Amino acid sequence: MTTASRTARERVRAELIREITDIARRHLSTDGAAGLSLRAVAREMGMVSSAIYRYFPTKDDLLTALIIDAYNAVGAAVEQADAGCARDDFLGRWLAMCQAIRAWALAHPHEYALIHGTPVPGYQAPADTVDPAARDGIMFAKVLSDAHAAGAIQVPADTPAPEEFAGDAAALREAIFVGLPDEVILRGIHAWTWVYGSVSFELFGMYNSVVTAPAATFEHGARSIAHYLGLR
Amino acid sequence: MTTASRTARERVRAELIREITDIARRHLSTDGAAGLSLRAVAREMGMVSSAIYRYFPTKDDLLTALIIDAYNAVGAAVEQADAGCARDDFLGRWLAMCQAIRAWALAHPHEYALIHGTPVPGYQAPADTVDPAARDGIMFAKVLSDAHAAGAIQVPADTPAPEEFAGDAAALREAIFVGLPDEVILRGIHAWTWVYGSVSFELFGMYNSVVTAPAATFEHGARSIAHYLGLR
DNA sequence: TGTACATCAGTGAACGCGCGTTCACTGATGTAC
DNA sequence: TGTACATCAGTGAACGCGCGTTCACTGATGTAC
Repeated sequence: MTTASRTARERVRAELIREITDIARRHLSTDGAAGLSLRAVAREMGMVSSAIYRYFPTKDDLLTALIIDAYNAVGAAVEQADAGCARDDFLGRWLAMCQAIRAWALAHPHEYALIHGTPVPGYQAPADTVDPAARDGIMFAKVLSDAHAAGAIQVPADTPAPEEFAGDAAALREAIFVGLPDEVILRGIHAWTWVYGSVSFELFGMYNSVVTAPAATFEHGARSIAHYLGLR
Repeated sequence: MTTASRTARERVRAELIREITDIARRHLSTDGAAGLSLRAVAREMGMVSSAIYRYFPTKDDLLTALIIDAYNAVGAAVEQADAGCARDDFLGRWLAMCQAIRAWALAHPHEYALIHGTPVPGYQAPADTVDPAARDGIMFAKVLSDAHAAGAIQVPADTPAPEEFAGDAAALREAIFVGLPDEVILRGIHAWTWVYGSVSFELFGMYNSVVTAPAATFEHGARSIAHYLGLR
């Protein structure tokens, strides 16, 4: 009984938290992160503004919740895309991940902006955003590691990795880019950078009156960058 | 006399406009674009808030002025970097342009965010931002065109350009990517995307606790991407 | 060179708005014996 | 099973703040004859 009733209350509470973040997410899309307002969210909840403070002690905490959700959503999308491919189809896994990121971003442009756009001035991301933020990258590194272990990466030799990168490379090899040579780790970072750069260009309007076929352009990029990575 | 006195007044006016935009630019760096406030600028000018309206009829007009200035600053930096290289050193010109963009962005992070970060919600860029926004890209396309004309580009054949891109390619070839095959134009766009993606990653904190040697990483990227472009 | 007039820059008060956050409070819901 | 108490959710008023923009105005600066 004790446990049951406590969970009853907590269930309502969790439901309300979900409702608040959902509304906040919607507001994000019309007013951007800087225009997110606790009062506006409360109004839409049919609550008085001070009631929100039962659930989020401060505006930044609500923002943090949205950020974590967004990171987890991309992370989950990437993991799911990867899981849908044959384990030894490394190119396929890479392409699927790229498409998943772009698709998620197009479907949730303002959440995407929240995590890949201009940082909100004055906002300091707390420690619990770190793990969710790393999910997609970890998955990507795994594909490269798997491919290399299977001998499916032909390490490019045209541009040697600089010495200054050796420390970062060692740390990354320890953590996620298991067994990969510096040169591939570096290219992995550049490839990763390209993916998000490309999605940001498309979403933030840099393609306007330049690229009218963004899907085909993106896919060509993902394929040619796979080649750049040495993925065969 | 008529002309002289008119220019005297206009000179003061131009000076004040410059002062206002300078202050606004500084405020940008502490509060971001969304936090830019006409009243705060006026306060720092030692003016009453309504006086600003003599110079900028609306807040968005001030924002537009800042955006145009920022585009022109990157454009000028890129042009200057290019001009400092031997005409037939195509790789050198490409690298110099990349470095110029990164250097400018690091020196002016908030102006960079203004033109390459999340679009300000509700702000519609007017027509006179278009030309300044294109300056850097035009210069980049020129390097590729020059290189191709000189036979210094070995067109990569591993990833054929998709049919859907043919229209965009034709328009771009007409305008700025003179004489280049579809495949090189596409790669040009991807390379360009990588440059800004990389700078944004570094500036917006994506490299935190991943890359500690951003300069070397960036240069390696620029070099290896030049190879990806077929630039020799 | 001097005077009448027009233009422009800047003032000060006001309108109407929304914001984050605090605080003392009322009821309802759960807990312990 | 019933009662006294503690916890929690939500209220309503308030504090103190800043914002963009308008408007009637005062002086100063330029213009035309």
